[in-house]
Amino acid sequence: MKTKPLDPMNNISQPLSSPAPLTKSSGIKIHQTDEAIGFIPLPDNSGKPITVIGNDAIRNSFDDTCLQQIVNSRMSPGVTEVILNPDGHAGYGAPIGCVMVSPTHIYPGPVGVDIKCSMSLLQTDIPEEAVADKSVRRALIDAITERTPTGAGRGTRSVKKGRKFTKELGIQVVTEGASPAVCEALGIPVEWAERCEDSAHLGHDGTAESLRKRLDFILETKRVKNFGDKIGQLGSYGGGNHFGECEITRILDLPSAKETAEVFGLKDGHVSFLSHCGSRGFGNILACAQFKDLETMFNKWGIPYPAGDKKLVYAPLGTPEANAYLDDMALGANFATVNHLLINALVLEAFQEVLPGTTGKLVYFISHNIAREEIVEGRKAWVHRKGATRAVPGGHFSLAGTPFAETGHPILLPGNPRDGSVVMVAQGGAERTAWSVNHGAGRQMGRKHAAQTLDQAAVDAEFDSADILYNSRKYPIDESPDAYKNFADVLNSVEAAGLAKTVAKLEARFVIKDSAEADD
DNA sequence: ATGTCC
Repeated sequence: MKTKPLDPMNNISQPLSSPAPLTKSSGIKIHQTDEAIGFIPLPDNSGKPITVIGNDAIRNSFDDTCLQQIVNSRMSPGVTEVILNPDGHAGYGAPIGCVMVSPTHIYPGPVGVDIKCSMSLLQTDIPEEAVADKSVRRALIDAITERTPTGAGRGTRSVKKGRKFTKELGIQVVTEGASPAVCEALGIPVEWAERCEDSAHLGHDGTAESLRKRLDFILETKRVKNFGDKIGQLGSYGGGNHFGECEITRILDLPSAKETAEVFGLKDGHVSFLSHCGSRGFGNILACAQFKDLETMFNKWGIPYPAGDKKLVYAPLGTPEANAYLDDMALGANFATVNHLLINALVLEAFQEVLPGTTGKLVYFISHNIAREEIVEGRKAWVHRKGATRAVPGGHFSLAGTPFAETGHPILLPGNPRDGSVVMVAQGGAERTAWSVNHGAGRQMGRKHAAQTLDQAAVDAEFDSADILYNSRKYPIDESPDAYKNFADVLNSVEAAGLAKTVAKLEARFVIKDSAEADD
């Protein structure tokens, strides 16, 4: 296996920054070129510098591990471009909050272990007054958690309204994604499929047949044990930072925002519901097995890991290993897609139980942990977004034929319940970031550190005074707003860099999130 | 993130 040298033609000239570059203790320097755009030159100046999005506060938020990881990612074989987003922080091999572009190689690490972890937004026709009462919101929390549970290992509970999670349906789900047949079987409105960044993923050769063959292998070799149990997790959130959140949509009072919001299907002053989750146990098993497979191959072939880090294993495109990874990623991605759409269908049912007559439409479903084949600077390449969101503006050829051809697609960015979340739309400046933005606020504290330093009573009191309810007895302390970066700094960076602009703000009214403490 | 493990 040959590795491709870094392409010197990608060495675009960057203006030298006038202020002294920010130098971290690792010796990695971030040169500032604009208010919110900077770059890290390669150690040997042999290729396109790393693009860093962030204002002063954000640039200071990147820890040394994160910066070393972005340099390692950039220097890895076949990589032509990487971007560090303002929500970037240390992850598994590559930072969470980065984009990695390669025309020749596929990397499992810069996709992540939660294949196609994504955001989705459901817009209802319920006016905000209807959920002003705490008891209504409590009833909604109960109705939703009854249908879409949280927690590791948890699957969809009792209320399935005639849905049958058979093995045959499971096979269809992971090989077809949100096909009309799958939507029909699971009670998902078929028209929601066109509100997906990708409603279905095909195999490495562009067919569903290769996925069926790969799935046969996966089931026969028991790579995924208890497939039925995994399929039973469809329609569930899982744990960690995954959540469901009831919001009030606030469209910005600007003519352009209002026009875009209309196309997106947002309703000002009405209840919406934001969800964050991925491919659950199914995707996790496939992703983890890929790391093992590739590690074995690297050892067998005697190839060094990029930067000595086995979490940066890769496969050159066209090899059986790359094909296997692409197929596994597609299978996991199809699971995540149907999982999100089913969650939205179940959430809508829950609303209809508590507030009869409620209608709701999917605004969008978009991933932040996936590799997609796109055109970057005129060249076909795999764009790995790890904790990063595609950001394509109106008029771009890739949106032709979608409802968002003229406006650009919705970008769903979770901030935190206290400071809100946003719906954005891409701007032309996103061409500088391989059509990408961040995926949220980004952690600034590790979970342990957050648990040790943050005050549980203060966190709960803050939610109480803001009248934001949650499903558990205590808000998970390691998920509290202060465990994350300042969302205003993150958004200011995105807007100042010209990547995207805000269309609407989402104000949290209640949160559904796994809590080991208060799980029932 | 996770058929969850510090």
